[in-house]
Amino acid sequence: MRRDIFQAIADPTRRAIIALLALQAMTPNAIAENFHTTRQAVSKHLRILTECELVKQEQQGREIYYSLELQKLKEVDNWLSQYRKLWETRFNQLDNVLSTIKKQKK
Amino acid sequence: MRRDIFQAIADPTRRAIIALLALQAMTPNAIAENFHTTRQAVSKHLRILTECELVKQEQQGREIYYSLELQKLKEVDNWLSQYRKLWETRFNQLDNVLSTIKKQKK
DNA sequence: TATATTTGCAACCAGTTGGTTTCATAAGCA
DNA sequence: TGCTTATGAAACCAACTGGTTGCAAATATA
Repeated sequence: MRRDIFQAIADPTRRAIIALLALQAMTPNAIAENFHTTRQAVSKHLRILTECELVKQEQQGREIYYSLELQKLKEVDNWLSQYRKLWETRFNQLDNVLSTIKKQKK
Repeated sequence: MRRDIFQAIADPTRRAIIALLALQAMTPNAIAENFHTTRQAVSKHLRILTECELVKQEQQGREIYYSLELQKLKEVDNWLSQYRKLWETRFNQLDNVLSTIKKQKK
């Protein structure tokens, strides 16, 4: 099963869960109260987030507190960083690249 | 049809296409040569990338050059930035948050 | 003009996704 | 010891995804 962080953050509900957990650790029930879906659906999202290690569990009696593994988000940041350099320097130079190709063809 | 940038970058093939286009503008045929899929499959990916404005087309005769809209990647960067602050400062303080909750329950 | 090339689009298909309902398990509580 | 609560897992389902093949349109080339 393909389970990487990019797929995990692709879903808007999961991004919302991430936003909630960034504030504080929460139980599945507490999280579900913030959405218009069933608790079970949230549970499935939490499973996906856990599988790619974006979230970790901490059992406490019969409750399970989920918290965000912020470090994991760095993976996205690392991927982005290769392009960040480009958009900081190149910005509108892509048109130049295209022009160059056009000239080469002539 | 849901078509946002997070969904666009979720697919590994599309991320690879993005990486290629970051180097230079390319035609669908040229892009497809780098993958083990048909040109049509690449064409569908390009359609998705175009729809969420991560990529732009430039017709040139019967060829179409696709190039990367780097600025669009900033949207991911913006989303990340709210968490970047946290992982820079909080790092391992999530355990503290959890401890606090535990104490409150007692 | 006839032919080849480049491309997008439609139709189809198997696998995945996100949701639901139902159920089992384990922990707290009367 | 029952009853309630919190949770995960399984079965099912409609919609979406990523892939394919086949085709039509437009441009280049002989």
